Amino acid sequence: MDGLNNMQSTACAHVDGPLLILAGAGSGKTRVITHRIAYLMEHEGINPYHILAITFTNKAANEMRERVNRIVGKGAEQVWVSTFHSLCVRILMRFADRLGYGKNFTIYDTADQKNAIKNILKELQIDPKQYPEKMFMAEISRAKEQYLSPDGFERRYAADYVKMKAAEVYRAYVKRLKTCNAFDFDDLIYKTVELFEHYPDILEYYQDRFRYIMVDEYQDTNHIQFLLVKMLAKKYRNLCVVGDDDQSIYKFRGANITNILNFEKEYPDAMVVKLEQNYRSCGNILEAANAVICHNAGRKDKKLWTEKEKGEKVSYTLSESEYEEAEQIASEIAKLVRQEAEYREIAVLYRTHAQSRVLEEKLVSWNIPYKIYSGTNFYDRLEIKDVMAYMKLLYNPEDNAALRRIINVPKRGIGDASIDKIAAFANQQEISMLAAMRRPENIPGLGRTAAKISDFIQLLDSFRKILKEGESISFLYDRILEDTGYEEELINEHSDESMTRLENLDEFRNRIIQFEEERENGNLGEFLQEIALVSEADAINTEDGVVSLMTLHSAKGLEFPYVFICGMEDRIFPSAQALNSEDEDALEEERRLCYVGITRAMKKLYLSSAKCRMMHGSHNLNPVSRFVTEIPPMLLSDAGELGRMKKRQQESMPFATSQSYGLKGGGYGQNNPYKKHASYGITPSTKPAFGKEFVVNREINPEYGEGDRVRHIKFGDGTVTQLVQGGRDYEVTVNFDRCGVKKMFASFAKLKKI
DNA sequence: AGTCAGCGAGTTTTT
DNA sequence: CTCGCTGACT
Repeated sequence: MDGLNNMQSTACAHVDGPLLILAGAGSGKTRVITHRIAYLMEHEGINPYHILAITFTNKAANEMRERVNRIVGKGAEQVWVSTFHSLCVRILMRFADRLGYGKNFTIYDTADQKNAIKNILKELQIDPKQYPEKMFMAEISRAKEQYLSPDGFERRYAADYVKMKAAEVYRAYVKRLKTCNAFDFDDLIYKTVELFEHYPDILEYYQDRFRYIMVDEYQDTNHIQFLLVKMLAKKYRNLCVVGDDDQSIYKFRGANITNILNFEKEYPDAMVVKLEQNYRSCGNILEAANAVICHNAGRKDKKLWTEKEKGEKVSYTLSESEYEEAEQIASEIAKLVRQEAEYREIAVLYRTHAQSRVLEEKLVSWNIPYKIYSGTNFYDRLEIKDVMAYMKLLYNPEDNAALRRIINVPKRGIGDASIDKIAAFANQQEISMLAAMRRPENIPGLGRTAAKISDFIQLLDSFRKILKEGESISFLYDRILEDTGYEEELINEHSDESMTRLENLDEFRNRIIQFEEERENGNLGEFLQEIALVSEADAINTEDGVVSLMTLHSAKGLEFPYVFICGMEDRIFPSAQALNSEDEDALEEERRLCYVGITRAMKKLYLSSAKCRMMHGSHNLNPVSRFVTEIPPMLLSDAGELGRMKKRQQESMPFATSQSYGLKGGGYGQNNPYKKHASYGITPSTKPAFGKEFVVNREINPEYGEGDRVRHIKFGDGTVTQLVQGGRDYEVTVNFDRCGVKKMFASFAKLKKI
């Protein structure tokens, strides 16, 4: 097969029976899947109609779709490429009635879920202080992931008081969603499995349809997804799963790594193909990745290799603070762009979003264009959700969450008290709130609000009329913005915030129009369902000519020539909770995350730590990440730094201390007041008085000047040719006897006058 | 209804 | 520190 290596071809050519492809990072996984689809069609004459490829994210699905289209040619559009959730939505849109739901169901996002739970807690008189909503949300989600109904849940945890409370809430929650004709994200899969279980004919229909099934990122599947796949594949057993146990980083949201580890137990006749040749990273980067990941126990045995050259060593930098770290990263980026790179080839990765702030600050001051991929979605914005709620309510009048959201937005004098009355009445009559509001005179105690409710109903009916007349979604959207007074309210506000909101609404309008253009006969339902299932992460693109900033998690599946991973400190990465956790695997999951991060880099990898970092308002001294020390020193570019680090690690103490901090080049670690709590779990919360010293230290001029002879730990001796004050630091240019001219920052270069 | 002080909490995230 | 939520007050 052209352009594929041996293992890749083997995987593609396996047609019948279960197949497990263990695809290491950068081993051409998507390539194999798409080529296999082509092979099935072209060599085996399999009807593309019978092929299903499942991914996790829309981004992955779109990418695969595109590549299938490109490689396969004729019939490609018939291959079903989809995420788990959109596959289930499509099935449910067809058969939801069998489960007693309307086909015009709504999809509840996490915020809707939370509100539903909140209301339930109120009704069941459960104190959210004692039992927070979050806890119930997690329990319910976990139950659904395990395919446990409220009954099943109750049976399993009968002895546990808190779980029984959860069961009670779970039961009420399920009932509530049903009356709202809504599915939450977990339901989409849960209910599909339920549908298949209760209606073998429907299952068989889909089994016959999907005779060849491929699942990408199989290590991220949870139990119910496993069940779904198992059911679908049961008849023909042509199941091909692709994944990498080393890249399983979503345990915290239910991913079950044993799905992939035990695939061969589930399917004893499975063929296993390992893809170990990496086409992405240079040798040194790959070796660093291997060195880190091999500290994990219980992995599938494999080791990535490459034919690429070793490339540069992995750069490691230890800074005094997160500011200095960010400064150093910014200056390095500036240097890279000056020399060889484009902004879009560069990514800065971190463990938590909170770390992005300082980076942002420094990038701004260096005038470096960047984009932060924050976790918040475009469609999560208040104003978007408001308008969407109108649309959702029109589509599904039983959607009480949508109704509650907009019943008084903009203000129309229907307050919380009235809403509670409506809800109580609707509950009691077992009708939707909207239905109850059609006869407000029947609802006790409403008084003058009844008239306002009627006005509101009239407004909604005018929208319904628009919809009935077959007007476009964008037309409806405009009417909603105008007739409700929503837009006017924002315009009159004249604040920065309201301007941003208006801009967002405009952007939303663009997206509606885009949908209309792409899907000529797309209706409101399809639009809403599509919106419910997309996220901003799908929009990560490296075309924009800017540096990308994102968490290590969001970087999965991406690659960049230049990758910076910052905050390489114990208690940051690996996170404090992973270090404290009883669960051994918590640390291993962090290590997998590190592996994912490292393997994003193609040409050059930069790791950095800060000795001291502000966390939750206090200074924290954290040891250098164990992951850094797991990388053999010979792969790292700053051997001197590493030597000191290793030594300190052996002494098992954090790096800097308040007293010795930076006063002289190498004197960290003496008189360490934290020595006695060097073990985990104790974070020094009393801050050492070192903010000042930091500033003082940074203002001290270098001991050398232009023309002086200096010695560098790695480059040897040289002559200072230039010394320029730049911002907080000096940029020093040295002509080294052995390796020529280097430009560096005085505080990092650690030059000694000789 | 709207604002503001005071309190508490504070990974990772898709769908 | 900083955000978000609650609750009290206007």
